[in-house]
Amino acid sequence: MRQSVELDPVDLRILAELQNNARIPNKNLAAAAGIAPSTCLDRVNRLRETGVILGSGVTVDPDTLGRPLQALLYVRVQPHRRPLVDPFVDHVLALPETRELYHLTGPDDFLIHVAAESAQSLQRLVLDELTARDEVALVHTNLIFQRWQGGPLLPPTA
Amino acid sequence: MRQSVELDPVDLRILAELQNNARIPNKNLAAAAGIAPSTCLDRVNRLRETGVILGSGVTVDPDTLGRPLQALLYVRVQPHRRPLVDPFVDHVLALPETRELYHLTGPDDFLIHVAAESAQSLQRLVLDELTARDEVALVHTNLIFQRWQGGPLLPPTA
DNA sequence: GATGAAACGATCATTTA
DNA sequence: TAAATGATCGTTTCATC
Repeated sequence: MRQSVELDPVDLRILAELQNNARIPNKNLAAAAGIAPSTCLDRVNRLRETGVILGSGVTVDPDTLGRPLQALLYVRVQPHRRPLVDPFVDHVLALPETRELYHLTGPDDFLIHVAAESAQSLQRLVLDELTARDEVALVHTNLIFQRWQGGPLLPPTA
Repeated sequence: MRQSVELDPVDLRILAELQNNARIPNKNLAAAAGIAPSTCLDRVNRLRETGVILGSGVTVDPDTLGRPLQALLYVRVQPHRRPLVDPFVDHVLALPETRELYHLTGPDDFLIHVAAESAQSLQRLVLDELTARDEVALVHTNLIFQRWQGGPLLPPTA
């Protein structure tokens, strides 16, 4: 894992802003951070190069895309060994419904956040893509009423 | 909930691209989608106005920000009534560690994805911010080994 | 939906603190 | 070493077809 990087208050303002709006013009971002545009550009490039900023993307609404049913699938993989785990991860990530995948502590636990078209397509996903696999010992399904995103991620105030 | 929106293959290519890279120049996006830049700009604006695109943001690395310990907290809130649930949600979303919050089916379940500085700060979070509250009946903690993001979200192929 | 021109922002060499 | 300036270059954007 990477070392912590030294970030001053200007970097933090840039990060806080960009986490909420990746498409803000550099000029406006500079104004928000209180520095000149050229300096701001340097800062953002440096944050990318040092790995603080991993990437960017837009968020799409699963409902408007015809995937109104979101769920968390709690999966037990057995035996919990790399030759079985790695292909399982690849398989899950290749599913179009998959939003996020977590590998958790505990002897054998994965959590999958999925966005499905309907209860029927969720059932198909569980039966045909998960429990049909030999290494999948158990799938527990929780539907999602609502999901919220946290605010911008900032370093702990030391 | 919002109706499904009609999206043609050009829209889908735009969405697939933007989900991986919100900062792509409109000119390049247009080339990737096979349309003129002005048309592409119209499309993207329409996707925003119709609510298909909810927002944008950069992803930051929790490790480099000094938050190397991620966990999922499974929380039972009792009694599970709005006068207690709404302030609980507000409280969780105001925590700097919170990345995501899910309200799930089941009588009383929330799941919180957090990024903490250390085991000690995670302990403090659980004890002081969660179990210290009257409505929090139970907190179960799972550490996260690894987390993956799914690919671009696209409509089910009808 | 494309074209082409005007306006604006991004970018970089240079200068300054 | 880090930031600002200012000119150039590119993209965005809009009227028009």
